[in-house]
Amino acid sequence: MDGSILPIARSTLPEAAAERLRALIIEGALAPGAKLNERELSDRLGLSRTPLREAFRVLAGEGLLRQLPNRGVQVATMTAEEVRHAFEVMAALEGLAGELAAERVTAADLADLRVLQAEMEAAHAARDLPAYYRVNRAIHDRLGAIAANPALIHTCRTFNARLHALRFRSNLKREKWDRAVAEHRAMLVALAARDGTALRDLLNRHLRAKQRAVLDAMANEDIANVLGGTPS
Amino acid sequence: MDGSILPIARSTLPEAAAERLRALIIEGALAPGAKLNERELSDRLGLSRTPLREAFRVLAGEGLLRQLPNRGVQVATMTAEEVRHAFEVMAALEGLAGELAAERVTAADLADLRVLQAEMEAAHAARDLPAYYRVNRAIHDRLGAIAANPALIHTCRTFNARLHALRFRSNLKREKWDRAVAEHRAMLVALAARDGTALRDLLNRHLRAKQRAVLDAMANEDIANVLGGTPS
DNA sequence: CTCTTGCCTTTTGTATACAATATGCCAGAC
DNA sequence: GTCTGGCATATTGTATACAAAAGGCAAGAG
Repeated sequence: MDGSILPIARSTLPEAAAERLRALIIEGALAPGAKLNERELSDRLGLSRTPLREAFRVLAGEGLLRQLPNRGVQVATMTAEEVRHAFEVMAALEGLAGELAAERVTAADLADLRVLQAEMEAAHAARDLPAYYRVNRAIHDRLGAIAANPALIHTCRTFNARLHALRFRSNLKREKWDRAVAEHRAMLVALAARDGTALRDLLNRHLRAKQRAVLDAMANEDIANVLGGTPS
Repeated sequence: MDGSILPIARSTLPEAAAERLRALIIEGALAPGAKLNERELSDRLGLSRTPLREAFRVLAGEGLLRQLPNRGVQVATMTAEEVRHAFEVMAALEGLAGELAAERVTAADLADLRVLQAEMEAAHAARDLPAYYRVNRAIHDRLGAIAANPALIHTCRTFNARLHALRFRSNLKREKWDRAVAEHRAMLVALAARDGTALRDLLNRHLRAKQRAVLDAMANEDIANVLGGTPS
């Protein structure tokens, strides 16, 4: 038998629909607060309402949609309070990821992370924000992979999706950006030293800083439009 | 207007079915690994397959069911590894709960917790394990309530449900029980002192101890039957 | 006797039809 | 002019019907 033979990826319509809608929500094509019409959406996706409704349940479970009985579903909105709460949890989870990663990290992992760190510094120097966010995400993903805890990774991913759906990444103050890059540098040092506690604390503070940045942005109404704020 | 007027709880069949099945799984009436027949279950629950399938999606999202394309759903099983991972996350989350609770705890909260602690000591002294677990859960729930972070509470609850579905609570070694009660006592002291860091560390260690107890029980095959182990 | 292969049954996946609820509009009363 | 009530429409909730896939069994080949 050939070991390379693995089960072909069979996907059902609800899964495919959920994946598609998830992407649309995260990238902002479906804005927070938007109401989704079952019939219209099922027509556009080329499936019937039944599998679409199952996809709705999946995404509601992930916090990306909100289902109102007899009144349909809408893309979830988050208040500043909810964002604060989500970041508190994310900080604890990423802290745990750092702790676990410090126990398991290999020389190869460190080498890879140093490459990513260099890319981050380059993106920072070039003031290339999209590249920075891409590398930043790659680094955090890699840390999760090193931590090797699927439950942790899944939970992190879910919270991240909800936050990314807010699209708050539009702007980043120079000073905060500098600090974030410096924090990443310190994290790499702690990881190389296998100092789990230090890494956890660094990640905690790193996420709390991101939390403050996002909340400030929200307070400045840079993204007030996505908060589902219905002016009274 | 009367401030006490709040929207009446209207529940749809998928929600009701999910709630019912969740309870059945957690209390063990539906054993891990059990295959659920849609037609039979929908008949027994008195609804059609459509809302039942939506309930399945909800519970699969919570990790209580596993859906196999074209092969139906089964009550989720957890390997020892998965249990270990779940407890690692729970430890971080409960640690966060402690940290947040220390910032917000009031004198009234402390008084209530001291009552619960006394009940716990009584259950411990009487060797009343069910009562102990009940009070233990009440204390942790109360801590979550004080922490006042719905996202945290929800995530904790979901992980707890998955773990409780394993029904590993059957036995508890005397020594570990004694230690757990002592840990709770220490936690109350840290909380009264508003020492968030100490409380976080205590909860972390408390959960890690529970993790070891459960993993030991699993290794001793006390609950091997629920692990979905199909003897080869 | 064992393994394969094809058919039949069962079960799941999807679409559609029907029921119930909500939404919007218009007429009428005050 | 504003508010209320009721009807028409649109949309969601549920059940059922149909399609497709999986599982089991028996017949036949080796």
